[in-house]
Amino acid sequence: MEYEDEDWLCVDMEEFSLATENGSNRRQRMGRKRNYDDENREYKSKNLETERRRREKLSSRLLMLRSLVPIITNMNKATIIEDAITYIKKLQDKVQSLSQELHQMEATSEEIVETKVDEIDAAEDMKKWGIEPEVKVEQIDENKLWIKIIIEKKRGRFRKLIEALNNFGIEFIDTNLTTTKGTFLITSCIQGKDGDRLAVHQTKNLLQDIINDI
Amino acid sequence: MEYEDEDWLCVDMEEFSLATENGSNRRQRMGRKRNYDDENREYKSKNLETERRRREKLSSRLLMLRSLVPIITNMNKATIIEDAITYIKKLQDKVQSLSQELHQMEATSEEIVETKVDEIDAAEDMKKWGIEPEVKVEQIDENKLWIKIIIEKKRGRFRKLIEALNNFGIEFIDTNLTTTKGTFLITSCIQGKDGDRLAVHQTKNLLQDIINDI
DNA sequence: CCTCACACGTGATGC
DNA sequence: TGCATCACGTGTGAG
Repeated sequence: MEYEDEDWLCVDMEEFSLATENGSNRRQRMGRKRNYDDENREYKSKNLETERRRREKLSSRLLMLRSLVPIITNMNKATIIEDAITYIKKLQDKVQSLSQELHQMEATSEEIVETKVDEIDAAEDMKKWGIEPEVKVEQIDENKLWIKIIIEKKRGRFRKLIEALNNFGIEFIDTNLTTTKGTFLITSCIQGKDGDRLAVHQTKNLLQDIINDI
Repeated sequence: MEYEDEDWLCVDMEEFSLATENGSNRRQRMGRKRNYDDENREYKSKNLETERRRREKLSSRLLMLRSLVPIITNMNKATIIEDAITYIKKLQDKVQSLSQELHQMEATSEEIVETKVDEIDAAEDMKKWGIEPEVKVEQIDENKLWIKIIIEKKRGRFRKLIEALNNFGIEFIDTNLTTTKGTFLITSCIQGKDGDRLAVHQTKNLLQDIINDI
């Protein structure tokens, strides 16, 4: 493409020098050189319409482009593209920073419940300390249950537990989470979101199912 | 604008018929018609250079635009802009979905530490139960400190605390978080990420500064 | 009056 | 060969 341009420029220069040498009759020269017959007195130029469409198309694209770019410094064809360029750069930056922020957020979100403990060590730690997984559910009053969960520490496991119970319409109250020795120790009150009563053994089964899944 | 086009066409046709009448010397005619002096046999057109720059500028902008767009279907001027348009749309979509995802993430992330407690009640709860804010820091060994923090429960406050300390190169170990009676009770060990030693009173000041900010 | 930006028609060129 | 694209020079209107 570039060399094509170069060729173009060269051709042009050549033509230009020719023109300057030949003075005012260069056009005739060019015209006579080929293309249309000398005797034809009607108008010529075969690709007039085609070229017109091309220009029209290009202009419309340019307008579409302009309509997409929020900040516009000028109506110039060149500045339209320029603004588009800066806008694209801005968008790219934004995408990058956003995704970065999101990853960072994911990381910290998981750090909260894990505090950066290597999860490979977790199982070993549990063994070493002789800690067994445990799920306990007791009734507090007619609406609330008290639960105690000891599980192996895994990435995001606490968050997943909360989310899963949320999906079953159960919310946590006065939650206590301790992370130590490769485990999560969770104690909390829970209750149904809409005041639903929670059955003890059903809740326990639900908890165990969830824990097995996460 | 359109009528300008029309005018152009008219003028052009007029010129054209003239040209056809005069045959090969139409260009001279046009030249003579006005604009540049009749006797000047050198080339005319004052804004030739200017126009050339304009074109050059536009082309360069177009190339710059093209270099920014990753997917290119064609080298065409029109398709360059077209690709840029689709790319911009794609970027905009991506930004939107990303920010949306991020907000959603923030929401769930805050649910974790809050378990959906209304924060307006938090301050009242603290008062009612006579609980005072507290920050305590003690040395465990040469690398680790033990901290205890009691603060009013606020949306995302625990996450912000973790993040802030992370920024100061401090990480949490064996963290315990209890949410009850409108407060967060946080107890945890902390240590410097690179094995840096942490001074007790400096850490305490840092903690208090952070808590005041969040 | 002059500068700037534009649309136009046109020859040349690649496929 | 025709078809599509291009750069070019130019006239013209707006500021």
